This record gives sequence, structure tokens and C-alpha cells, in this order.
Amino acid sequence: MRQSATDRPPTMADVARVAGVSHQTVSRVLSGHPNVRKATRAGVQRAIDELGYRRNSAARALATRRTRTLGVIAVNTTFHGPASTLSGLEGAAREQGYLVSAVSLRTVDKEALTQAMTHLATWGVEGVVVITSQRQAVDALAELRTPFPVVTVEGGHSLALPGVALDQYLGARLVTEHLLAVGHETVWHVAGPQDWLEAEARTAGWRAALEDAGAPVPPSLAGDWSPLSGFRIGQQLAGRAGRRSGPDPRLSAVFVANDQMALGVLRALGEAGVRTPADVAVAGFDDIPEAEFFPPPLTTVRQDFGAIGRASIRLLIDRIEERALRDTHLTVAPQLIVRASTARPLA
Amino acid sequence: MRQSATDRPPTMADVARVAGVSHQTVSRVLSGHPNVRKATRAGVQRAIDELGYRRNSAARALATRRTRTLGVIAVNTTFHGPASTLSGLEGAAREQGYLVSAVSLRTVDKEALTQAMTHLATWGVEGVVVITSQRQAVDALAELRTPFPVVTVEGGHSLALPGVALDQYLGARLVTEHLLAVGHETVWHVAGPQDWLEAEARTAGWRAALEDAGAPVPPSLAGDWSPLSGFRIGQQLAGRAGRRSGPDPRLSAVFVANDQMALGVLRALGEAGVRTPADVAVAGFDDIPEAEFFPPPLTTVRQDFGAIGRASIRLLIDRIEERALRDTHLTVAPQLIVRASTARPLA
DNA sequence: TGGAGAAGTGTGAGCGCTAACACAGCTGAA
DNA sequence: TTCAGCTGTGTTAGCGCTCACACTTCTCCA
Repeated sequence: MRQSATDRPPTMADVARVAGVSHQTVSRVLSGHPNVRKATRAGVQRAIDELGYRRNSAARALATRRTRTLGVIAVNTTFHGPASTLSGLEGAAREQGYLVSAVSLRTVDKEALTQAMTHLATWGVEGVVVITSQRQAVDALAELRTPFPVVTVEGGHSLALPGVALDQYLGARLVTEHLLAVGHETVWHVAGPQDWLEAEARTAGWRAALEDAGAPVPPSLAGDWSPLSGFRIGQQLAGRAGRRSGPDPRLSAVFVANDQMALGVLRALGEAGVRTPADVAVAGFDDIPEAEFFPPPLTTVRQDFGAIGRASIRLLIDRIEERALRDTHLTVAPQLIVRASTARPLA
Repeated sequence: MRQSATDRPPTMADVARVAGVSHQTVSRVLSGHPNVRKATRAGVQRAIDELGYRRNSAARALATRRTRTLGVIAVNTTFHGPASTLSGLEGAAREQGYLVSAVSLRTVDKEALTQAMTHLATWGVEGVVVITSQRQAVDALAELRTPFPVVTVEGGHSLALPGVALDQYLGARLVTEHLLAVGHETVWHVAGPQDWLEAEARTAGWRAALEDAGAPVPPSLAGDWSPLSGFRIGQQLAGRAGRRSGPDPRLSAVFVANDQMALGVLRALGEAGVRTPADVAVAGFDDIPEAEFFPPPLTTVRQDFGAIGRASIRLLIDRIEERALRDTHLTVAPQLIVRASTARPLA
């Protein structure tokens, strides 16, 4: 990579001069146009290598009106789920020759969302993936008019916007049915915040499984996804473990809406002397890397975050490139992972 | 936001026409130039709002030769550390009016690194942050010639490249000293992979603390950061808990190089009937959100990943904007978080 | 009252690329 | 031999902005 005389990076014109052709021919070589003689192509390539030439993306974007840049807006990318989705998404986009820029928000209200969209729009993104499950964000999104396509992840399928989601409902059913199958009379539920669509779907799946099995439906308690909230709820639950308290059914199994809260629940139960799974079986959702080493190893539902990310990019690029719009809503299948925390109680 | 007659987005010329000024005046208003009459400014602003005009970033980049885009290359952004750093970094960059694009790599060998750099360079990034601690990546980086500044995160300070790092050495010393202070004869160590600079620094800090205290230095065992590797090593450790086996000192305290492995160690000890902290105290590093709810809550070293991310952006933008280069290497202070896993053994 | 200098605005060129078209040279069927 | 229709290449005109400079209008002091 030789530096040119001035310290400006070489332009297409420089390459053309060295190769003894017009800049247009250089352009043709770069974009793989067929009508270029083999010898010419080789000569241009040599000049490119010699000068260390690289196409200027700004000029290209200006001329083509295409930036080949995608935006992502996510709630809290420090968590395992969004971070993994983001990672899968980025890889898929890069493979397709797109650049992806992520904006990580603390809260997704209408204002923050609009601001993030504006930020991305300023940079001329051609499409945006919004990873969020909070109802208010999804509602705000539905109202937003953008000059480019938007795809949601975990935004629910009721929306006019295309989206990808794990089948949360099915996942919740699978765990609940598993717990019933190993002999529990019913299954309690520690829910996620109910303004999250994900949490709502998991609760719905749990309830449906119980009702279908004719099992009593205990009250469900909602946390905020954090281990601490799980711990607090776990303390309440510990009090009624094994006992039939008032009108509520016996507590011998709990389906917790995510693994982090499940960790809190496990800890609270443990502190109260309630054994898992002997006294109370516990299951989670997400299959974070730590889940396998929880005390005890946690039965949970695995989400293929990478697949979700890749699917969202497919949906988005379909729209941008105006291909046949095969799908508007993709669902990724959950996978039940059974571990010691729900081992069959001694009969 | 009105759509213009053609379906092209409005240009500066359109705004100028509506406002009855020249495009240059519009440009001045947009970039906050002082020499514009108040009334003119207001008129232009009105036209901008009316048309829903937005500056075209490609044209701007072409004219100014500045893309205001930064790149990030990271190893595995699905983990808590890199994901949090990335998040802090993105926020700081956005505040400064930069767009950030992250490339998440599986492995960081020279080839992958070069490819990622090329990808980012093609998009005209003005600088890159590389988040990695693997020696081979750092070495490859040192050899790489790029037309823009590069800043490392956790890349070690020996490098010619500017960088930000947590004081891993100090963090390790703090935990080790804490364990000695609560009465342990010595502290064992489960290390991270030794081709990681972070792991190496933690090991060095641990060793130094022991030597300074005149404590015997037990052999250290290296894992790969995963809970599973911690579990395997924990099983070996469980065998020698409390006993003095051969020439090695008694095992009553372990400093594990990260929280995930610590979880594995805790589990292995638990399975073997070794109590924590009564028989063996355990400490980790990172303070992941789950650590507080481990069985038992884990003493660990908190890394302020957000601060690290922000500092790296400061360093990078300093270089890009050619400000006074105040610093080349920033160190972020670790914080010891003492929890139940190292509670003072009953004397 | 004049004119120096500041404040406010407009003009033209050019950033580096692609798209559209023009055109030369070659092939091969009428 | 002719010319329609390819292949291969060059020419020109933007894409939508900023920069440098030119110009007009004010302000204020001699």
C-alpha cells in the first residue's frame, strides 16, 4: 500500500491514470461488470493493489443513493439476550455487505425512540431493526413514520410492522407441561413485567397449559427480570412451599419467566431451607450460559438468539431490496432444556 | 413532515427555495454559524420543519472528508463485559455526534482482524476501538497499518497503541489481600487462559499479593473463562479442600479469575460437600449481575465497563480531532465487592 | 459625511463516485 | 460488401453538500 504524493487517499481517477484507462473502467472492474476485457481488468487490479486504493463510500452513497447501512435500536444490550441477538444480526448483515450501527437505549419511550430514529436517519440508514418487547415502545413504533423499513424483534405479531419473535407462548407451554408431566399438581409462575409482550406471552402459555391439563391456576407474581426481584418473590414463595395456604393450590413447582429471576428464586428458597427440586421444582427461560451451573442446574427454555438476529436481517433486507416479500412475521422455535432443577420428585 | 412532490427527500436547495435564501444560508443555519440574522434563521428553520428536511450525510461526508463514524471490533459481544463496554462506548460516541458500528468476531487472529479492519475502512470510519485482551490479537494489531487512529481496550499498556484498561493487577491484589486479611493462610488461584493479558495481569496481582504477605504460592490452574471449565477445576480443587496434599499448602480460599468460572467452582465444591465459605472461601472477578445471587453471594471485583467504554471514546476522539493528546493510556480503578462467599471463617 | 470594518448573504467550484449515453471496433448474417 | 448488433471503452452530467471567496448592507467613529 503505497502512499500517494499528497497525503490524500488515492481516488478512482488516480487508479485510472496508473492503469491507463478511464475512471469508468475502474468503476466497472470494482463492481464486477462483465463487459471488461480480461487484460484490462488485470491491469486495473494491479493499479488498485499498487496504490492501495479503496472506494470512497460517501461518494458512492451519494451517487447511488444507497448507504448500505442498517440501524439497530435495542433496550439494554448489556443483557445476554439482546447482546446475542445483536451479534447474530451484525454477522448476517456484514455477510450481505451492510454495515450495522446499534443504538443502545436505557428506556424505550416514545421520545427516546424518536430521537434514536432521528440519529440513525441522519446517517442515512436504509432500514432499522428495533429489539424491544415493551408495549409502550411497540405502540410508539406503530405511530412513527419513517422513510425506511422497520423490523421488530420480539415486538409481537399483532403489529403492522414485520417482525421476528421466539414462540414465547409455546416455550412457556413446554416448561409447564414438563412440570405437570413429572407429577406436579400444578405450577406456580413468577412473571416478567406485564408491560413486556414477551412476559405476557409466557404467562399466557403457562396459563393455557394449566387450563388444558385441568390443573388449578395459582396467582402469578411479577418481577422486573432482575435477580433481585426474583429473590424477593422467592422469599414470599418460600413461605408457602409445600403447604396449601388458603384457597391457593399447593406450591411444588415454579416456572420463572427468565433465568436471572430464577437464580434469585433459587437463592431465596435455599435460604429458607426449601430444597430444589426435592421440595420445589424450578424452571426458567432463556438458557443463559450460567444456567447450567445454577444450584441446581436449571431446566429452562433455550432461545436461539443468533437465529433470531439473522432472521430479522433477512426480513429487513428483503424489504430494502424489494425482493418478493416472502414473510412478514417469522417465529423461531424454542427448545426445552431439562436439567436437575425439575428432576422428578421421589414418588 | 410533508413529502415533496417527487418522492425524493428534500434537499438543501429545496429548503433554500422555500425560505427564499441561498443554499449556503441554509447550510449556515444547520451548522449553527453565528453570522445569520435572527429572522433569516427562523425562516430557514420553518422551511426545514415544513419540508421535513434532513441533511444528507453522504454528501456532507464527501464534501468535508469526515464521516463522523467510528468502528469497534470486539471478540465476543454476547458476554457481559464486552457488551457493557460497547454500550458505554456507543452512548459516549453518540453524545459527541458520532455513529458507531461494531463488528463482533468469534476469534481474533490476524486474518479476522485485518478483514474486520478492511470492512470498517471501506465504510470510511475515522477511528477504531479494538476490545480484546488476547495476546495474538494485540500483537497482530501492533503490526497493522491503518489510515486512522486505533485505540485498544484491555489490550495492555505496553503497546505503542493508546488504550484503556481496568487495573487488573490491582483488582487481583485487592481480592487476594482481602482473603489473607480474613485469616486464610494462603489463596489458591483459578486463572483465565494465559494468552489473555487480562488473565495474566490477574494472576500476577494474585502472586504479588501472596509474596508480599510471605504466604506460600500454590500452583494455579487455568480455565477458559467458561462456567464449565470452572466446574472441572473445581472438582480437582474439591479433592484437596482443607487437606494439605503433598507439598502444596492447605486449600481454604480460592480466587477465581472471573465470575462465570467461579460459579462452576462453587457448584463443584457444593457437589463434593465442601461448604462455602465455611470450608473454602471463593472470590471472583467482574461482578456480573448474577454474582450477588450466587450460592453464596460472590465476593468479586467490580469493573466499571461503562467508564471503560467512555474513556476509550475520549481517547479516540482526542486523536481524531487532533486535540492536545492528554493521555495515551488510561487506567480505570477496580472496586472490591465483599459478599458472603468470603465471610470470615469462624475463628 | 465618509469610509473602514464587521455582519450578513450569495456564487461557483469541487468532493469522488455512478448512470446514462456515445462511440469505436469487431463479428457474422443478408 | 454492408450494416445490424454485439463488446469494450470513454465522456459528461449530476448526486447534495461545504469551502473559499465575492459581494452587499449595515454600524460606528473620525
